[in-house]
Amino acid sequence: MRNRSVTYSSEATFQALSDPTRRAVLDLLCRGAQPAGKIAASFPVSRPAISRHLRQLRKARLVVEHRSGRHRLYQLNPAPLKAVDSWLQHYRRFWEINLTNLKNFVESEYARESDLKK
Amino acid sequence: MRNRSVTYSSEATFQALSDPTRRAVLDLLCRGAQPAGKIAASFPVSRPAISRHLRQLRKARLVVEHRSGRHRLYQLNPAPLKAVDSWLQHYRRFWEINLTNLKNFVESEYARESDLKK
DNA sequence: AAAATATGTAACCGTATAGTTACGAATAAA
DNA sequence: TTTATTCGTAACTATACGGTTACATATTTT
Repeated sequence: MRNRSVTYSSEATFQALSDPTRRAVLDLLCRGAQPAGKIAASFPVSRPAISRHLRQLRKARLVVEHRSGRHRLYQLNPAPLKAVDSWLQHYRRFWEINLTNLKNFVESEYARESDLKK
Repeated sequence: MRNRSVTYSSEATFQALSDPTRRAVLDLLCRGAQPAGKIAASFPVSRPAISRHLRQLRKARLVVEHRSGRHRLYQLNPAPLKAVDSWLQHYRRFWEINLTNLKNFVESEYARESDLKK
């Protein structure tokens, strides 16, 4: 078998993750592969809506589809999340050092909700 | 000074991160705080467009604004990224184990570009 | 006080997105 | 071979989003 290497666009990944329903689908698939209908039944939106979310997750390769008869099992593919992880890696060094510096500011009166809503 | 604890909505964070320009702004601010105008000058879009991106980043608390005269310095606040990190943490255990399982499938003929574009 | 500078906001436009209902295609069951 | 079942797609609607230009506001400089 060809061992083709696959690259994942973090652009597509971030875009797919921007929707809370899609993130919830991924969270659900952590517990194991599920057919499309069962996934849809877990959410308050219609089945076609979930079907389209699954299509976007497929495009981002965050899930893979296994067809079996009239069922289509969706399985989590965590690989593209590595792109997000490596983007995040860039920021980890700031967490501890900047948290100390910004702690006073961010938690101060200057960071009130009222200032952020505008 | 009051030591108020601040919680970050991963919803707002993911939403803010969904745009490539906003992610690029954060990347830029890794090199240090910058005034709005200088940030805008780094991008091919108009200054008002960047101004609105900055507003969204402010809402998500991914940046903090320090006013100084007629300048407004924007500084990275990496704290909300911890919410993304902890969401990601949930998936890290799947990386190694599932990569082995899915490697053959994802890299096989079944994962052609043509199947994903539809 | 007037002019220049730095920046946010308003109004508008085009496109993307998420949702719905109706329908079509494929497979399994009767 | 009908009939169910499972699932995706088409068409449509409403809203969100990113971009632009024009304008308002605040502060510094002259």
